[in-house]
Amino acid sequence: MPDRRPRRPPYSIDVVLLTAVRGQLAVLLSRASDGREKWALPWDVPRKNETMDAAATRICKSTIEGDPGWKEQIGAFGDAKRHPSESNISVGFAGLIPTGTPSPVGGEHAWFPLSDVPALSPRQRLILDAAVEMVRSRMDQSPVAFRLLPQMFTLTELQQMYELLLSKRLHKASFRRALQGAWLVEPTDEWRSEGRGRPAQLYRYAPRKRRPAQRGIRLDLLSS
Amino acid sequence: MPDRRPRRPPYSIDVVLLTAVRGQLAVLLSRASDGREKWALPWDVPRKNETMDAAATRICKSTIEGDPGWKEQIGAFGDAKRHPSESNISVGFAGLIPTGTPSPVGGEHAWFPLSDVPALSPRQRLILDAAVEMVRSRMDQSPVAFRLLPQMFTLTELQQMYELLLSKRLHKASFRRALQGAWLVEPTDEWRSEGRGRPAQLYRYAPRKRRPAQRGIRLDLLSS
DNA sequence: TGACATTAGTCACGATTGGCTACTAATTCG
DNA sequence: CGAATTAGTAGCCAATCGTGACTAATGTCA
Repeated sequence: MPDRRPRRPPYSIDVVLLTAVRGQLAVLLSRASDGREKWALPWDVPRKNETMDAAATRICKSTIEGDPGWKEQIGAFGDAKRHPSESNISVGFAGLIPTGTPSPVGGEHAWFPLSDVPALSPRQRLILDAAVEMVRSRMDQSPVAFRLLPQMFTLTELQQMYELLLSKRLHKASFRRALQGAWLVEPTDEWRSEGRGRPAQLYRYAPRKRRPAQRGIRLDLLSS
Repeated sequence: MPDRRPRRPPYSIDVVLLTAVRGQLAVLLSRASDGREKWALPWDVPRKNETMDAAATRICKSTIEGDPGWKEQIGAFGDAKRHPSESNISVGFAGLIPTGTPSPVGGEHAWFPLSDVPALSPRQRLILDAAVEMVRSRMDQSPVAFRLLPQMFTLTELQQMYELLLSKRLHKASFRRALQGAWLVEPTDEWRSEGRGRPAQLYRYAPRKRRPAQRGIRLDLLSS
């Protein structure tokens, strides 16, 4: 974790790493070395001449093996004052980690289901909420669900991921028909037998060119 | 415009105000007091204890009459180094100004159509592009089109605003049917006669409660 | 004053989409 | 072998959506 510099740093980079654990979204927290809170989002101050993206990547790497398959800036947060660093503002990043990625070793980092996150500093709490909100709302424009799955997955797993993100049950046949029409996945020649029942074919995310959807606008999903 | 402080400021707030002018999106630029570029996005350094939102609002007010009907943070930008301030990072905001709002007086501020924006500092150019991209991509989740129109508008004007944002022609009957189903507007008892042709009824944006769309997912608008 | 141009607004047909039930397929368990 | 279980598909029917053609109300101009 970062060394506390004598001068107040200009800003911090805070990273929200998300994955799916047992049918819930979970966030990676690091044990805080000091301060009232015992756990915190991984964060650091950018180094000299380091871009924000690079700093976010570095922070990811320090907590978990391998890069997140997807990473995006959430925004700058400065209105809730308290933060582990004493910086005025923090720039939040969200990253997605595929299920099945080896868990962080040692007790320094751990996954917490979103329903059971310990108290964070007010600003980090805002960042976490914004990250989850962003991931959920960007689902149909970014391949978010695919980035929460390993490279190969069954269609049932994919559907369950969508159901998790949407908090809504989907119908199997409809889901697969839509998937077919969208040319997003391609079958591999591998199958997985998961205990009882017929084995499932494994697919990989392989979006193909397609004519850019003719359909009109959906005016029905304006939130308020 | 901001006073140049002796110490390098921690960050700047840069505002992208957009409106529609003659069938094009246009951005408000301020004449730069110094530096190579002649025009720049309105920006300033936040004051002591001023939230980012408040600073953005203050900057808006300094350039144009009345608040933007909609304002949202775009993110933090720090990777393109050059910026009018010497700050490490800039936090971008996008705001929408209804058509028909009185133009800024004097030569200090002016609207530039997006197709004809003068050279900006690299970082401000990124902020502008991100703002436009954000407005265009958030259209179906935020009432963006309505915030670019005055409080009362005809359905043809609304459709043209959608066409402008989508860069795509829409069919009148389909558009109105979708609008009907979404319970987004309500008719007023005023009409407007625009030269020749039948007068059009004026509507106002008045979203109503509705059951949260049962439909499944659109897997067909993943961008790539 | 009446024909015409112009813009607003609606209707209804046909094609497509999407939800759903019911089916078949392939495996494990006993 | 048969029951249970999970994967995957077929096809019906209702809802949605693109579209062209229609009616309505105004201004223009001979």
